[in-house]
Amino acid sequence: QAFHSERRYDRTLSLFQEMIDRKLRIPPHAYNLVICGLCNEEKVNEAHRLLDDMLNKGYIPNLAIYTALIDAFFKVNNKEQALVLLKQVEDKGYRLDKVTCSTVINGLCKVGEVEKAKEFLGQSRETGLDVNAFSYCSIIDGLGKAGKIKEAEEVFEEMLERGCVRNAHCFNAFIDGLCKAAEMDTAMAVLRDMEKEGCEPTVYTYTILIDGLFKSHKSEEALKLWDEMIDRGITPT
RNA sequence: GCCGAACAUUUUG
Repeated sequence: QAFHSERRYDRTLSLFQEMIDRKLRIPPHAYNLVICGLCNEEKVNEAHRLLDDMLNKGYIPNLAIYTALIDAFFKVNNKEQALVLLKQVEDKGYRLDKVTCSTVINGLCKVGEVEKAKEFLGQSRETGLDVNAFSYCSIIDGLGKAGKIKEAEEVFEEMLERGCVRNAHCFNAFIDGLCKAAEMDTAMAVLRDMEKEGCEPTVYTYTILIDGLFKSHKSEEALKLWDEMIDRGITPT
């Protein structure tokens, strides 16, 4: 547990191996920790095998484990397996929660299936699931990276209509889309909206904008923003 | 309640 909390997954794993070697009985929670560790190291297939082990022993994996695996499959670009697991989870009668929902949405966006992600968001909302800022943020980010600024803006506005508070992640994702589309004036305007809405810009916000300004050959403005950032006590990473 | 999810710069040297 301690190794896991410190993200020392290699140590978690070797202890786990030791338990197996000594033929100790492995409690479900040990599986949870090791599966998460393997997922974080992109050893998805090993993680998936351990999930099967659990099932064979009659243990019931919780939703968090399935979510970690779905996320990991998306991160190694294996959309098919991710969706197979999602279907299994649904078939087993688990009630999806907001974390699983946003994991699926983020995964779909990252593999370039933003439209499917939007569909999933719509379905989730209809089934009464909380769709939170995480989910919207992934979609805004995905649309922005695909150059679909207009659509990104629509989703960004939709958040307000649906009463979902827009945090810095959402603003940053939207501003990033604008910068990548070289719409620097709008991007700067959104920065000011952000402040008006009471949302504090972060290092990410400034990095995104400064990078965009330089790439649009607006060095003076970029340097001005840099100073503004420093004045606010925000340190570049 | 806990565990599981989102944004930038760089990324073989």
